Amino acid sequence: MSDAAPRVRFAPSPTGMFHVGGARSALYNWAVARRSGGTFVLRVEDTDAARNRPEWIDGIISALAAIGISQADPHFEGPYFQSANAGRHREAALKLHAAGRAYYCDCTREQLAERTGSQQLGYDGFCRDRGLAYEPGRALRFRTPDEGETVVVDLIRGEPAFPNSAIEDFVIARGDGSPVFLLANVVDDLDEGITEVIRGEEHLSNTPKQQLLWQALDAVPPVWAHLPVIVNEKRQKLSKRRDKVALEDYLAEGYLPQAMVNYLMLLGWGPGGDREIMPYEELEQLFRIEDVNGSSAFFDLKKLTAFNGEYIRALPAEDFVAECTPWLIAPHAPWAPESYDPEVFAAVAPLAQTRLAVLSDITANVDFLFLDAPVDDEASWAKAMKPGARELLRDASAALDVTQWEAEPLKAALEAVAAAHGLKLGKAQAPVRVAVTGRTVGLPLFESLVALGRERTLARLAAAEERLGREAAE
RNA sequence: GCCCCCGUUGUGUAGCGGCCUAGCACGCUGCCCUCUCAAGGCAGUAGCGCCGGUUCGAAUCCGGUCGGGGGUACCA
Repeated sequence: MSDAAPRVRFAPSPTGMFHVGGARSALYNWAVARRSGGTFVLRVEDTDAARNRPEWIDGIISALAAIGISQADPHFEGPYFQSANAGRHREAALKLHAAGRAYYCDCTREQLAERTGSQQLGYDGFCRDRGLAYEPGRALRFRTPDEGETVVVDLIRGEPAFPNSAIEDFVIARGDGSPVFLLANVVDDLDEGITEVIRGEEHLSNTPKQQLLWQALDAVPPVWAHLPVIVNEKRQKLSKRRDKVALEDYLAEGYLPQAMVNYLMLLGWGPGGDREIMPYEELEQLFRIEDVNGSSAFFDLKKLTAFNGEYIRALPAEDFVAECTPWLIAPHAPWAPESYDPEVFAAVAPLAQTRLAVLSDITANVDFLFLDAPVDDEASWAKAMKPGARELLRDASAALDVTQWEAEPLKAALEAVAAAHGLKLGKAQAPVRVAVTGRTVGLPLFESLVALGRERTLARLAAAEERLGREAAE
């Protein structure tokens, strides 16, 4: 198995978004392939032609590339398309029929329910020995053994044994002759020489059926590894409907791919050694599929975000600027394109770097520099503009106006004003901050003023003072 | 209903019969630093689901129990 170079595969079905669970699964497959000099094959299960769109394929490939799984890597093979292998699927179905391992069935759901008196029970084998020939509308069912059990070798779950009596004669080809997932998946794995199937736990109960198919097709089944499901706070499998699961959404919000990869690798597995933050290359070396946990893992956004903060802070200054740039220009930026000044941003970027959890937060930190007027946030205004603020602003304008326009002198000047008002700098800076930036929290104030410039600073101070005067008059 | 999987602090994990008075990380709380907020430093918080075995010794092995989850389609 894993001693000879393994061939693993990642087989998503195109849906228009890339599920984070799929991302983790791809990552684990990738790590197994690369660590042991094996091959990662990408197969797109595009059988459901009705709801397929070509651009979704590109979505899968670029999402994979984003998390470091690149087509250019020698360990990468594919993509293969399930739809292109339809002939082989059909061939396998016919072969199984010819060998007596499968039979046609014309039972309807209603007839079945009537016979078994239940909707719950599986197929009762009614058509097993009727020797029906194919006719449109007749499904092909696989004849499962009545006795014994099917044991599956699973790298992370041991050897679960499934009683054959509990495995119904399942459908392998529909009434129109088209093969069903269970069969197509097996035939593709077989044709692609897959030796290890690493996939989500939701497939565990399909496994005995698929293994039976491998054997019926005279092939030796792969080794399996069923990963724990990723769950939400209610401990249910992450679902597209309820939860935020699209990798693209996280990336678009400013989660760094490296942080995402690091976090995802840790969902169900730990490298030991009391460290968690480390580059993918190291994780890959430490990773062993056998060490993955069997229990479901909660997708903890807080921890992901903490990791992201770590990665942001670890960025070299110029990379940080580059990573932020998309949020500072159209279409994300809330200001006019001509208002943005990369040099001004570069000057304050280091101050912002320790303050971001996600890249998209950058806009709120620097918008005061590029907007014509500071954002108008009522809560901030109310909080900072307490009685006395107007006088303080007036004195601050005067004091600041005559000082040298650098952080230290500005600070000293405001400190003096604060003292005159019987306030500590911490209190006195609040109205100034809100007057100038619109917010109660933000980058260090005096460096912000320097970046904004004397003229605009004084104008905003005056504007705030005036507004206070107006409000007092009402 | 039936089949299968899982069970270490709130969360993710380390642990593979003694090194465990259970480690790390996130979270949370407090303190320090401090022009706000972060970052950083320090301290604290809380756990082996339960019951029985096996053993000189169990978080680690076995059985049971309870709890959680997944599957049970002519979907993938």
